[in-house]
Amino acid sequence: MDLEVILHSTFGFSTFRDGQKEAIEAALQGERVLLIQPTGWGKSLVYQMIAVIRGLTLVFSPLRALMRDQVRQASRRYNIQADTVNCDMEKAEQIEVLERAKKGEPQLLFVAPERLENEIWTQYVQHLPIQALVIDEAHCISVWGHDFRPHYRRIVNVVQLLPPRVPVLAVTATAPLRVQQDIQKQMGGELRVIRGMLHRPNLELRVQPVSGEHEKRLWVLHLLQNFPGTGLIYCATRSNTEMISEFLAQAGIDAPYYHAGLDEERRRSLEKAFMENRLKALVGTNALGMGIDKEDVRFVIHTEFPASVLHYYQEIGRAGRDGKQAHAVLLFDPEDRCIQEYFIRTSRPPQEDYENLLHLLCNTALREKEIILALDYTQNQVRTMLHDLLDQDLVVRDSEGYYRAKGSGTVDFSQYAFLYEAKCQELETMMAYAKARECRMVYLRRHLDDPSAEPCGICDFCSGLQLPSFSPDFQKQWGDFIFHPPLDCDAQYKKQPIFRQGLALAYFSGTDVGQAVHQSKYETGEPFPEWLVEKSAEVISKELPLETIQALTPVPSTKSGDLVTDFTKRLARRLGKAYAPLVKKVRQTEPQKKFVSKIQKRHNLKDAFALESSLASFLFRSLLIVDDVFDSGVTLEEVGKVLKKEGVVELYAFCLTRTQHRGDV
DNA sequence: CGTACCCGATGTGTT
Repeated sequence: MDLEVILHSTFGFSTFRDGQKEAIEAALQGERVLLIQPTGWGKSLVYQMIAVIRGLTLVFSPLRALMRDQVRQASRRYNIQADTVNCDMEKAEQIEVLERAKKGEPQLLFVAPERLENEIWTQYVQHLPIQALVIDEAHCISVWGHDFRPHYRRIVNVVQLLPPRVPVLAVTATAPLRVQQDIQKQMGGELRVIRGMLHRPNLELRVQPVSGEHEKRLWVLHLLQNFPGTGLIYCATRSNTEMISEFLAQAGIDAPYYHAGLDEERRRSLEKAFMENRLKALVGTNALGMGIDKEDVRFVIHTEFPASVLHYYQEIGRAGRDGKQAHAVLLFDPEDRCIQEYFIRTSRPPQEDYENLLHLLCNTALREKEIILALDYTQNQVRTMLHDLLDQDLVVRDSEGYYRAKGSGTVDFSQYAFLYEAKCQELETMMAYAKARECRMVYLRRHLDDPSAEPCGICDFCSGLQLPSFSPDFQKQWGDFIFHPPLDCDAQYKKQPIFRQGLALAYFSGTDVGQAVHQSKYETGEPFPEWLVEKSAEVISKELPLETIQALTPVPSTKSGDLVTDFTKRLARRLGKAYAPLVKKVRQTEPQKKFVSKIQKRHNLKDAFALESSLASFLFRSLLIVDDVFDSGVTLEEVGKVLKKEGVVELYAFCLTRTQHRGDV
C-alpha cells in the first residue's frame, strides 16, 4: 500500500508532514496510537487516510458542531463517504445511517460518546463492520470524563469489542502524562505515543497583573483599541461575559457575549459574524472553544485565569493559526482562584447525595429522569453519581435505561478525593504561570510534558517588554462604568414575549446593592434604604423608556408590610408615576429551597397570582413590574402572564438584584 | 458563578 499515492490522489498533497506517516503506519499495523500535535497540524488527515484505506472508521467526537464540520470537510473536500448519528436527526434518519454503516458504506462515522447508551445504537453496534476507531480531541477523556461527561469513560467498552489489530487512534493537541494515562485506559492497551512539539512561534505571551474588575475592564478596552484584527476574550463566568461585553459596547466596540445559556441559533449566528470579521471580538466562557475555527484570530485575552495550563494552552491556541503575529494576554488577579476552586468543589455532589441516591435505588428501579424529579438534583449531578456507582459496581443499568442498586455496598470516595487534589494542583500550576521567572512558552510546554522546549524569544520574560499601560485620561474617561445586569425575560405568552425589557440595578452577590437587599430581607426586616430608591430611579430613567411607562406594580406577597410593596410605592413617587398594585397573591406557596429547577418553580407558582382589580387594561397600556431579587425569572413570568391576559400591552421589569447562578438547572 | 449530549415530557397553536 503506497501511502504517498493515496495522499496525492485523495488529498492532493505531495508530501506528509513530520509524524503523519509514522502515525498512519503504526495504526494500520494494529498499534494503539496517541498522536499529540498542535491544532492546524493535520491530525484529521491522519484518520481520514486510515478511513480511506481501511473502511468504516468510527470517530468519537465531543461536539455536534465539530461532527458536522468534519462530515462536510471529508465529503466535500476529499470526496470521502462520511456520516454522523446524533440527536438532531430523526429516529428514522438515524436508522438509515446505521443501515448504511452495517453495509460498511460510510468510510467515516462520527458519534458522541453518549451515543453508546442509545437503544438503537446498541442494537446495531455488534453488526457494524468497524475497521478502525478514532478518538478526536482525546483530552476530553480526562478533562470531562471524570465528572462532566462520564460517557467518556465508556469508550473502552467499544474498543474491547473490536477484533485484535484493528487500528485505534487518539488525537489531541494537549496530553500531559496524567491525561495520557486516562486516554490509555480508554484505549485498552499499550500505547504508541507520538508527541509533536507544541511550540507556537508567533504567539506573544504576556501576563498583566491587575486588581479587581474595574482595572480589568480598562485593560480589556485598552488592549482592544490597540490590537489589530479580531480576537477572543475569555471570562470565568457568564455574568462576567455580559458585563465586559456591555462595557465595550458603551465604548463603541462590538464584542457580544457568548456562552452556553444562549440558544443554538444565536451561537451559530455569533460564530458566523465573528468568522466574517463583523465583530471586533467575542466575549465568552469556556463554551467558546473547539467549534471556533478561524485562522486569523489575532489575540486572546483572559480576564480570569482558567482551570489549568491545559485549558489555557487550548484557549490561546485558537490565536494565530495562520502563523502571523498574535497576542495572548492573561490579566492576572490571584483573587480569581475562588471561582475555579468553586468549580472544582462542585464538580461532584457531596457524599450524602450518593447515599441518598443509593438508598432510593435499593427499593425501586428508576430512570435518570425519574431520579432527577425524585431527588431534585440537576441532571449533571445525577449522571455523575450514577456513573460513579456503576463503576463501583453498586448499581446496574438495564437495557431500558433503568438503574437499580445491586446490594449492600458502600461508596468508596478515595478516588474522588485524589482527583480533587489533582485538580487543585493543576490550578496551582496555572497560577504559578503568572509568577514564573522563565520563558512563558517554555513553562506551558513543560507542564504539558512537551519534551523539547527552547525559549520563545518574544514573551514578556524573553523580550523584557511589558504591555504599555493606559493613561490617567483614559482611566478618567472610562472609569465610572457600573453594570446593570439585564434580566432574561424571554418567556412567551401567546407567541409574544411577556416583557419588553428587564433590568436589575446590580448583581446580588458582591455588590453594595445586594448587601443592602440581603440585610433588609433576611436580617433587619427594615424597609430598603432610600439610596436604593434613588439609584433605581436614576437607572430606570436612563435605561428604560420611562415616558411610555404609566405605572409601577409590585410583585405581590402574602406577607403584609411587604418590602417590595413599600419600595415600589416610594420608587413610583420618586419617578412621578402611579403606584398600581394590580396583582395579588391568592395562595401561599412553598418556601423556596436553594436550588430548585425552573420546572418545579413554575409548578410551585402556578396560578398563585390573580388580578386584584379588573381595571388593569382599562387604565394602563404600559406597566413596570418591580421585585427585589431576580433568580429564575419564573415569578416575574407568572405575574406578567396575569397582566398580559388582561390586555396590558407593554410590560417592563425592574429588580434590585439579579443572582449569578443559573435558574434553569 | 462553566463546559455537552440525549430524550421524552409539557405546552402552544393550527387544522
